[in-house]
Amino acid sequence: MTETASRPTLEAVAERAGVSRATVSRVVNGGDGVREPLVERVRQAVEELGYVPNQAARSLVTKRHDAVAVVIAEPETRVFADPFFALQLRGISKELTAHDNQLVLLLTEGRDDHARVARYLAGGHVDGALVFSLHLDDPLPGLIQGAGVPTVFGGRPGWSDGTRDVVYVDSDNRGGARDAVRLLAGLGRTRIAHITGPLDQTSAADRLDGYREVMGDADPGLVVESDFTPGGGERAMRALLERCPDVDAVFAANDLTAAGAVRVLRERGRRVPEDVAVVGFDDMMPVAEQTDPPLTTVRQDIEEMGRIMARLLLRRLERRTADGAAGGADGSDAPVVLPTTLVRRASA
Amino acid sequence: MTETASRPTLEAVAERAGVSRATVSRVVNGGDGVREPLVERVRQAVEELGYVPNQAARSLVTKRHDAVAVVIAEPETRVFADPFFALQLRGISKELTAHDNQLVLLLTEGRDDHARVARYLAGGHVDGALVFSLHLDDPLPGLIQGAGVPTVFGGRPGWSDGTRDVVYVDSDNRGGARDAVRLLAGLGRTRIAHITGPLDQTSAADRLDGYREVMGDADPGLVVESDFTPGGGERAMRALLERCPDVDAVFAANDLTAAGAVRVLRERGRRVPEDVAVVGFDDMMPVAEQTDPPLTTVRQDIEEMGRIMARLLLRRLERRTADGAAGGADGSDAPVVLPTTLVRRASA
DNA sequence: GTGAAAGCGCTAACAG
DNA sequence: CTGTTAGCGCTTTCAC
Repeated sequence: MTETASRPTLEAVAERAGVSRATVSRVVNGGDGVREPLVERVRQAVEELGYVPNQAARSLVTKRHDAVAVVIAEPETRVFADPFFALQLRGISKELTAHDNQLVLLLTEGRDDHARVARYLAGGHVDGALVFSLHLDDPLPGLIQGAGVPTVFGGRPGWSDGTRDVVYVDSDNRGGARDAVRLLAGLGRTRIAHITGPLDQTSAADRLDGYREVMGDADPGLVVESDFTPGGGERAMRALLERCPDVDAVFAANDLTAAGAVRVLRERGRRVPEDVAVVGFDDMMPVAEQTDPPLTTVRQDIEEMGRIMARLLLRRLERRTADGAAGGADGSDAPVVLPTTLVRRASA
Repeated sequence: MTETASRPTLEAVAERAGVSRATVSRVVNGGDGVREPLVERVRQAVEELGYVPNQAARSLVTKRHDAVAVVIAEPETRVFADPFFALQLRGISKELTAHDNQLVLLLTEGRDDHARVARYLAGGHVDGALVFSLHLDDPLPGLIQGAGVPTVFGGRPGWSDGTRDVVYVDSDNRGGARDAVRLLAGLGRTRIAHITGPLDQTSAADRLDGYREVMGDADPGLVVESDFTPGGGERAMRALLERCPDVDAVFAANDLTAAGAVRVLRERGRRVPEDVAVVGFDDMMPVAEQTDPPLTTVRQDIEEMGRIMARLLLRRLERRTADGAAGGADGSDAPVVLPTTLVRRASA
């Protein structure tokens, strides 16, 4: 049973429908300018033969792929431990498939992979790229920009030189942090500490900036650097308690960290929020609601971020096609910063 | 600045190297049967021009894509909340890129997407598929098998009819469960409860089976159905405590659930493991080590599962290519069940 | 060993 | 409106 019977081609459909290849092509691609009866005949032939266009052949002539790469750099994969990227991927996937684009996932593990990714992107396999790389020293973004592929970044890239006009989508980390700290201050707290994330990531750095904006020249001992993990949150909280036993509020850089901090606080007999109020960041569903007490936190809509990233890229690609391949980052491309919202629960 | 300067083609390289397109092609594809000096000349030209082969053109003739789809069905995406898929994806990605294959991620959100995915797979965009669908009633696997694309499943598919010869990679859920329960029994526990996962997933069902194998005709009241979440674990534990206050051990279907159970236990003043011993499943790093006390659990190597899935598929594709497109699931394709290992920590 | 030539399946002018 | 005609960039016989 040599069932391989290679897929039917345009030619086959044309023959069966008694028309030319060109007509079939037109129908398959929307059917504009083809008279109804013919359209119908072709549709039927397509149906009967189970015709599916060969993407490779199509790409070869159109130079489009209807595919977008999502690049997640190694240091981030770790972060898979929280649902952050999964949610973002979902948002991206939804938007992409809504526009008939495929998602090609590129995970990198260190330097060697950088070259591979750059080559792949430069190789014109995909129409554009969505890149997550939020570390100050990451060479990947540079390589990718070099590859000349339209790109949108997830999160503000951490380049020292702010001159390049990159398009990115980010949450208003700074503003969210300000809101959190202001809430705490408004509650009458005066010794407000901050447990940061890894400061080589812009999100963490921006949250720290927000904290500082509100706190002014407060005791620097109130700031402890941590790493976005629950374990890190615990360690940081212990250090904090040691250093500033009079701390009466904590703004943690994310919910995971906040959860760790709360655990230590209760272990040490401090009541939350009576003795120490705690605010987190993210509003990750399983975490923020599961802690005891449930976390007051700064919500960012991760899935929406993903969706917007995809939308931005797709729009750019569209424009590029229309413009006759000019389409660099013209005026209408600008970073998008999504607002955050404070979600009040029981911890502050 | 019309910087578009379309990528250099084989032709361009050939001209620059002073050879024919065919020769360049040979060199680019391994360079067998081309004399050293020429190889060198071509390599140089490639380098200078920054030539990267056009995959679409290549696929058009070879009918290979060096791309594999990973399909994750809706009900699973939820599970993104634990790092399970992320790890699996990593394993897959590593293996795939090691063999120069791309990973095309297909996330589905309900029925409509099924058709889309089936069409995509049938459309011959990828050489094979890796599919995660572990629910009893999921129609997707059937559709995919219908599409005629070589496929390897992640986890034992939950079909009632076991007749189809599917290839899948799974952990030894049943064996792991047996080990867990035997450990508990060996500790002298007699009232060993089981908090299950969602029983429409084969992993959960298999773990329950393992539990029952060891427990024989124990009190059925000791089994509580749950959902793999911490919150579910808490609810289940409360119900259990109500129903069987004399429970002295719990085997939870995963670590998240175990963590929830432990929390409730301590809340109710039962010491772990003295009063109630607890064993989890998965050995998810952030969870199992963070709980207090750290969880004794059944480890499965998720990343390795992913890697093996990819390896299996790749091997099959290779064989298929060699065989001249025959390569159905011949004898050498069989499900792979990976062993689990008991990790002893403090909770039992 | 190396080159010439034929196409893979499709789209995009261009005629008619 | 519809058909005809060129290729897109690459691999692959088949001669040389």
